[in-house]
Amino acid sequence: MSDGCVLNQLGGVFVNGRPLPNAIRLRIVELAQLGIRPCDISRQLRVSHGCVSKILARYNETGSILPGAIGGSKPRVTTPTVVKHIRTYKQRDPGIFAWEIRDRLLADGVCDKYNVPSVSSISRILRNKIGNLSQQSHYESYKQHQPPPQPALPYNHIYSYPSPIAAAGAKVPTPPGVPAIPSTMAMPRTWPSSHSVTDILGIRSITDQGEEGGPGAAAAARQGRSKCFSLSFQAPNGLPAVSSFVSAPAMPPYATPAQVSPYMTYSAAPSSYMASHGWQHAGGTPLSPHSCDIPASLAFKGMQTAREGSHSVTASAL
DNA sequence: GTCGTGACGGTTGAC
DNA sequence: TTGTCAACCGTCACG
Repeated sequence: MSDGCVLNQLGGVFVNGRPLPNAIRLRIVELAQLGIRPCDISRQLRVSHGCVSKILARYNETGSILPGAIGGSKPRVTTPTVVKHIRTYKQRDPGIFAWEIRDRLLADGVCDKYNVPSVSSISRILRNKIGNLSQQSHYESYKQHQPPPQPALPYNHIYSYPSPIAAAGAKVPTPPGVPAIPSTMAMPRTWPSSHSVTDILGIRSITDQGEEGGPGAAAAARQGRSKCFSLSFQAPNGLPAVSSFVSAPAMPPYATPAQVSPYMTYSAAPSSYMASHGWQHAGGTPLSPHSCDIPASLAFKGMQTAREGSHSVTASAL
């Protein structure tokens, strides 16, 4: 298939390198919650058991059915603020070692353990940017013509996992009876995902524009990605019934012909969940692919899983 | 038969 | 504008 669609051994259609549609991911979790074994889910949805395993494991671990952020780069840890602090330390104590600077950056709260520059990075900064302290006056002069420096926020403040939930949690009004979701608890990732901006913008667009959809929604749809599923909330008492859905009708995840994504081809998948007239819920409730219905409990179950977003989590993020 | 896991080839997006 | 890099993806095969 020229669009990257491939058949797996079970006859299911997938797009290599791209996440399964959220509808399938959701279905996997739903079936699992109904007590269906992963191997049966795998066969039923024609998704590899490895994938089912991954999605369920991720759901159990993070409470989210959403795929991780694809692409992008690690954030630079040597922000101007960090460099400024390093410079300060070096000026105060020219004999200071890089590892001492590193410790001080941590101690002073300039960085945290996740974004503190490596000793070699600090050495490089010292060598390349601060090595010639005679340039200091020039630097200061230069700075005076620059916009005010960014506040010395911990990097995680900026780059805490930019989950749609996080963005939405801060933006979306909390439904009655549903506790607000602290954005810092949204996802186990300290990382700036490549989605960070688009996620947030997409969500803002969605939420700002109510149920009318909009550029953000369309953009998300064009990207064929899962940002539209950010409109989810944790129920007060753990997992609500599977059938409780939060509808985000503004999102046309596989929508307009002009925005056909490879996932459109999933309509041909044996599960037929994306059949043109909607995905038939196991209980007979049609889940329109155009409505992006998603159980609140499944879109994001366990805020209790908030954790120090370590890289190991990301690495195991399945 | 079931499940967890690593390798693999692919896509994506920041730099 | 293009290339690189490092994330992520799902599948497959193995134990």
